[in-house]
Amino acid sequence: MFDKVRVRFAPSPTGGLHLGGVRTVLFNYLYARKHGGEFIVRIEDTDQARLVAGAEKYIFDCLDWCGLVPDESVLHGGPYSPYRQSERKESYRQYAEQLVADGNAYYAFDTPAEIEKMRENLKATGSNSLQYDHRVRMKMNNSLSLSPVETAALIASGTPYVIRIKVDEGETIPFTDMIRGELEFDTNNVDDKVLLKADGMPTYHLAVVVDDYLMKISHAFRGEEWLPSAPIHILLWKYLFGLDNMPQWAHLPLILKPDGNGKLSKRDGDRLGFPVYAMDWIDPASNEITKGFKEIGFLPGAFINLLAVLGWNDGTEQEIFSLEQLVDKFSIEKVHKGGAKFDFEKAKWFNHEWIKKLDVENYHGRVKEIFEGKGIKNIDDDYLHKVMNLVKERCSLLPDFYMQAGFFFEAPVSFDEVSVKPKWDEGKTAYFNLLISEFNSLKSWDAVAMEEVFKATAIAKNIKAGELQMILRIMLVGTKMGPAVFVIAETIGKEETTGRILTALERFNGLAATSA
RNA sequence: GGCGCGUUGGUCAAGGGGUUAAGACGCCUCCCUUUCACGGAGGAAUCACGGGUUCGAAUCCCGUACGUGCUACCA
Repeated sequence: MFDKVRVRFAPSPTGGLHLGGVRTVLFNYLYARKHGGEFIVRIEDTDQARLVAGAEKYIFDCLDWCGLVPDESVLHGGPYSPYRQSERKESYRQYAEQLVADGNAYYAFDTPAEIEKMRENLKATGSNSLQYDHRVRMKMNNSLSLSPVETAALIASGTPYVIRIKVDEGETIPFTDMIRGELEFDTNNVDDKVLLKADGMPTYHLAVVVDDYLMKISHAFRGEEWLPSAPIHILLWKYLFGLDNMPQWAHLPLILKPDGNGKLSKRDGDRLGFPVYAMDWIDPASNEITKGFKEIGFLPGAFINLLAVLGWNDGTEQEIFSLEQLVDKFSIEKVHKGGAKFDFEKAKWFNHEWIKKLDVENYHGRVKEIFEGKGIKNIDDDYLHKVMNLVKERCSLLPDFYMQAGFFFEAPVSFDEVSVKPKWDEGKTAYFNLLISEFNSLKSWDAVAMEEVFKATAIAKNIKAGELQMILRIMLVGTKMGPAVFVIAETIGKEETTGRILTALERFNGLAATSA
């Protein structure tokens, strides 16, 4: 009944795009690509009160960064425009009215206060259900309890009303979820949800069904939090367009807080010290920044990768997947049913693997920006490139490059004197002075030649080479870290090397005096 | 409270009647390196509980517990 696979992601631009959201897009995208179908992004902006300026653009920026480019959207165009629900407002009313005409929905005039009162009454009777449903609807103010004349008069007088779906009692609604299998719901527990709000906007329930139908969506993937309202959607499909035209459903598991207690939320990021949004989100009202994976130093491939395997795996031991591989291997049936706690340590491991795996060319620019941000100017691209290759295997996050390679650009300002002190004496001073002159007379400035001279000089002075190597490292780097010492020396050059040794020598000579 | 969904090491997970119950992250030990990392070799740690069904249950069934979601004119 569907000529092709068409899936949609339908974000609400209320600010930020969290991990769960990105994973939903990802799975939508993967399914579409895998089956040669289309990926549509439609904006759900029917809740005017919660819309935030800039949030829509932000969502597309995130998708762009992740490489999940839609085939159709507000930005990319397409045959089913508009892709913004607020701009489709009028078409929803027509379907709502049709539902009323067919006896599957009704006008309801109850004020919020009246509904509140109904709930109070229900509570007083000890009822388990506080819902507006078949149990109470005949006692309320609606076109079912009122006569047609009264109803018409109310509408004519401009009384605000909503349209509610009429859910019959005692029915069982079965449906198949691609992840969970056969499910059924009892309509006795389903309430008469509002379909069209008093302001004429549809609620999500009406809007998804209508839009999915109009946009010929074949597969609908969304978070598990929507499972309880699935019966409403199925009823709507049955009443409006026929179950044969209904897309196949898949309800994705939730991403949970690492320490238990619920869905991962925006606030958990600050609390636990890691981002929960794809990219930095700046609230336009408060200017408050919520950190993003991009800005904290993640590579998009790693970000997508870690999200994909949170709740899904292909049954093999493979953990590192490129987007292309994911498209190839993804299968919705292998998605887990249970929610997964997010583990930031593992997330960093993925990024680490991606940094190692990718050629530095892929993130050279971002690292350069980080160095510039630290005040290092006039960076030579080839030099940075070389240095990045030297240290990439020890970086998990992009800013780690500064910590791991800053000394290639700036001489150390402090030295690990605690490590040097026990080893320091007059003999060392003599050795390093000799070493400088040996280095100066070196014909070729390369690591191998340097190491030879270094060792020969050590033998000449009768000092253990290993001990000296550690000291030389601290002289050049400041601490006990980094790649092979002679490679560092070769990279920073002869002038810089001898200069740093000289500087350190002055410092360490004082060390010997105080220790004596 | 009602209803839904779920539950394999601390975390992500494979496994769907017979397995020594994979693998990864993290943690620990050792090797490599007189640095940090990478890499390599090991280690500790798991089928929520109780009943069934069965020769045999992590796997199937029931119950309980726990977790989680929904219960708005929010999505």
